[in-house]
Amino acid sequence: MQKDEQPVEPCSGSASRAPARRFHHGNLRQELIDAALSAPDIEGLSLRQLAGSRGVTPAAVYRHFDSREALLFEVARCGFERLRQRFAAAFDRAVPPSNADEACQRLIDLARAYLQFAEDEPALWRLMFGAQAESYRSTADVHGDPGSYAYLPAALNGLYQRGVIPAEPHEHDALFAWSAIHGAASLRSGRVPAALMPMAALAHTVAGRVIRAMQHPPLGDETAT
Amino acid sequence: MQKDEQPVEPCSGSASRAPARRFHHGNLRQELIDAALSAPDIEGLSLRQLAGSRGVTPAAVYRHFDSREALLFEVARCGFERLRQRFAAAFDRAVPPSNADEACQRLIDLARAYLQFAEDEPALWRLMFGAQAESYRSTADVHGDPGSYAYLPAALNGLYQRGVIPAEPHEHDALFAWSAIHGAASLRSGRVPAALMPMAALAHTVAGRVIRAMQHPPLGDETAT
DNA sequence: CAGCGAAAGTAAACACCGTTAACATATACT
DNA sequence: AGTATATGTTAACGGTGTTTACTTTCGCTG
Repeated sequence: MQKDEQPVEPCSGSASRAPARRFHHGNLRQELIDAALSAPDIEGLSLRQLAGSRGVTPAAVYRHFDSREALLFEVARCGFERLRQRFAAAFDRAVPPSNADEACQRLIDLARAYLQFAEDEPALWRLMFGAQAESYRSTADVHGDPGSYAYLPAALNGLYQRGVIPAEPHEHDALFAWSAIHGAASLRSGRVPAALMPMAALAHTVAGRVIRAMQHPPLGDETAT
Repeated sequence: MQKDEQPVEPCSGSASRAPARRFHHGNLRQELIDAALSAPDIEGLSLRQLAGSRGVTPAAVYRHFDSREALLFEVARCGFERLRQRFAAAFDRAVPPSNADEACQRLIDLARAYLQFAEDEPALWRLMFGAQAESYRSTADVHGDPGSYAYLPAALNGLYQRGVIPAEPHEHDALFAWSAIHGAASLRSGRVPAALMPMAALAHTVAGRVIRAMQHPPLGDETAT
C-alpha cells in the first residue's frame, strides 16, 4: 500500500542539498530516500531527524510514505537496484565468455562486485541483508529482485559451457556459490579485519574455490554423471 | 563497565518463572537475561516490557546493567556460549578422527551444528550475527569467542592429517570454510525457503564442497606445494 | 540484638521516538 | 476566479531509554 507509486525511478544518487525551501519544495520523497541512502546508519535513522535534515516536519513524511518501515523498504529497493547495476557492469565485461579463463573471471568479477558493494555501502548492505532484512526484501527473490539473482546462475552456466565444470549446474551449485560469497561479505563487514586480505584477492580466493568445488562430484558420490 | 561481573555463569537456560516477589527477589539479573534469551524478537525487545514481565520497574534494570545495549551484549554472550557448547558436542563425537571419513564427518557435523543453531534460535542468531552485531561481539573473535573459533581450524587440521586434503590448511582455508557455512546459515535464516533442502543435507552439501575445494590447489596455481 | 551501610527496589520526570488528527497553504485545473 | 487536491504545519498521544531522588530490605559488625 505505497502512497506514491512512482515507476521505480533511477534511484538517483545525488543527495544532500540545502534544506531550505518554502512549503512545497516539490521533491521531498526522493530527497528523503537520498538522505537515508547516504546516512551512516540507515536502520538507526530517526524519522524526525531525517525530516528535520530536509527542513520539514515529521508529519510531512507521511504524505509520501505509509510509515518509517515503508520508507526504509524503498531505500532497500534502491539498494538492490544499485547492486544489480554493479552486477551488470561486472558481468557484461565479457559476454559470452570466449574461453574457460573468461568464464572463471566472470564469476570472480561477480564475487568482487558483491564484496565491493558490501564494503562501499555498509549501512545499505546491513539494511538489505541484516537482521530485520526479511521485511525489506519480502517482495523479491533471494537477492531482493529476480533480475540480480539471474547473474549467478548465468555465470555458472558459462563455466559449464566452457568446460570448466563437468556437470550442468544445479540449484545446489548456485546456492553454494552464493553462500560462500555472501558469507565472505558478511564476515568482512563484520569483525573479520578487512586488512587481512585485499578485496580483489578475497574475491579471487572465494570464487576460485567455489569453482574448484564444482569441478568434482560431491563428496560420497565419486561416480561422476 | 559492567556492573555485576559475575564470573560468566553457565548462561542458565531455565527461563520464565512467576514474576511475583517482594522487593528483593534476589535473582533479577539472570532472570532478565533468560527472559530475553527466549523472546521471539530479542533485538526489538523493550526494556520496559522486559522489566514488566519480571514484575519490576524499568529503573530496576539499571541496578544490573549499564544500559539496554549492555543487557543485550550479555544475552549475546550467552548465545555464543550456547553455540560453543553445540560445537563441542558435535566435535567430540570423534576425536581424534581415526580415518579420512571421520575427519570429513567432523567438518560436516560442525557445519550441521552451526546451521541447526541458526534454525533453533533465530532471534538469538540475528542478535549475534545480525545488523548491529558488531557491538555485541566486540570483545571476541570472529565467532564471538576464541574458544568456539578454534573448532573449525581443528577440523581442517584433522582433514589434513588423515590425508583428505593435500596441503596444511591456511588461514584462507578456514576463512573460506567459515564463509560458506556462515553464508548458508545466513541465507537459510533469511528468505531462502527452508524446505528447499533438509538441514542435514545442506550441511553435507556445504561441508562436502568445502572439502572438495580444498583438495586441489587454488585456481591459477596448478603447481601444488 | 541494634544499628548502619550497601544493595536493590520504586516513583517521577526528561527527552526522544513513530504516528495520527485537525488545520493551513500552495498548486493545478476548469 | 474559484475550487479541489496535493503537500505542508501544529499539537497531541502513547511508548521508549535513561536519570535522579527516594525507599526498602539484606547482611554485617559492634
